[in-house]
Amino acid sequence: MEDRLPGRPRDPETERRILDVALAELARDGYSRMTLDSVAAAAGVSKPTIYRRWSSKADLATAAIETLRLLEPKVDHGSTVGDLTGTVENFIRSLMRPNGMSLIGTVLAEEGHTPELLRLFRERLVAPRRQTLRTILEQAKKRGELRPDVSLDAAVAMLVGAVYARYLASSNVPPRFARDVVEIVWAGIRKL
Amino acid sequence: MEDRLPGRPRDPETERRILDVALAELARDGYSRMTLDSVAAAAGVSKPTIYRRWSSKADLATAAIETLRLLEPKVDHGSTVGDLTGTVENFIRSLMRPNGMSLIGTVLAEEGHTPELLRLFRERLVAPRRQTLRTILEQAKKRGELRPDVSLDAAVAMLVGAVYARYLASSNVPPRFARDVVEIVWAGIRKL
DNA sequence: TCATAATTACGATACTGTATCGTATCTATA
DNA sequence: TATAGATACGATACAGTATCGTAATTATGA
Repeated sequence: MEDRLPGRPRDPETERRILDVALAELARDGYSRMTLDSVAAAAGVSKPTIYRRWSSKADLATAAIETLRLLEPKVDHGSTVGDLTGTVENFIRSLMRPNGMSLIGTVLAEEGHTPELLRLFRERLVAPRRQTLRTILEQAKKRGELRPDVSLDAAVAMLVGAVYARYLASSNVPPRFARDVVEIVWAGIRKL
Repeated sequence: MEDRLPGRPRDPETERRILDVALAELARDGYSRMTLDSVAAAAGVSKPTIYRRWSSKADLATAAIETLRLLEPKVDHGSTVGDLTGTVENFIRSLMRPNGMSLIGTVLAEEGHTPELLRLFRERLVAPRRQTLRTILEQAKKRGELRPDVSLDAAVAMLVGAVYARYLASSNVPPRFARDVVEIVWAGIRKL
């Protein structure tokens, strides 16, 4: 039952390599500086090899973003504060990886020209991270640890956003930052 | 005491127009998509007129960012919570202006190639806004309204950053968002 | 006083060199 | 023998410069 198509088959490794390189260059240089010549060279293929798989530069870039998954160690410290702190610390680590913030910058900058990038970035990275935090908070709420009227949406945005804002202020987020943030949020939402 | 140089003087309007157009295109298209041909056309000048004033595209872009000043209505509601809420609401309004977030994106995306953009952006926009919030909090602290051990740095980052994070999640920040955020922060930092 | 020279800004245009997207054409391989 | 892949190419866009004629202003000399 070999339903093998005629002709030379594609190397399945090639696709992965191209996508990996494309994502790295997208993060390092931004969308418009990323060139297909450079992606091809770094992946060890030629441009037509890329174009046979993706129809355009934008198509390749979105495919590269699509490969992103939030893949972080599961956090479970047994306490709400511990889980929140661990999650924010994971987040800080991922942002501090080389060009972690530049990738966010480029999808934001391209919102007007290639909105698909931002859409996929939200779907693959932003939403899962928010969900992680939200789940922690919802379970705490179920256990009656929280004031019933607080906005979990705002709390999640604060936990994540504080890191963005801190980076935008100086690119160097101090080690105790996660704890400081969670300390304030927790004091702000917990039942007295 | 006219130390006017001989020759035709530069039209002071021209410089303004070029910078205004450059800033708009920078926000709309990002740094690498912004072209001097297009800036020249939109400003009604020729390219040499631009190059007579700035030595390069990067020079023009940084000059355009340099013109940015945080120029927001002075907030004074007579209460710490009111002042914080008003400041965050101002911030939301300025981010929601067309391409407000794209400009942030482009300076972040260009950090690796044109770091001057991010440096100036921090100096002219980020730092003043943080200072506004910090001053509000420091005065509250002086009046004994705050717990003495809270990190004002974290509190400021949360107030500003929540808006970034919320935008990154959906581009639509709900109207009551500022109040929700301030409510949690305030409950988290105030003296009980 | 006033015509004119000197000087600088400016618009228009063309040009150079380079970068880059996407493709046409050829070769290698299953 | 159909398809993968590589080389080379066309087309285009853009940064930055050079040139030419003109406008605006100051300096100068009769």
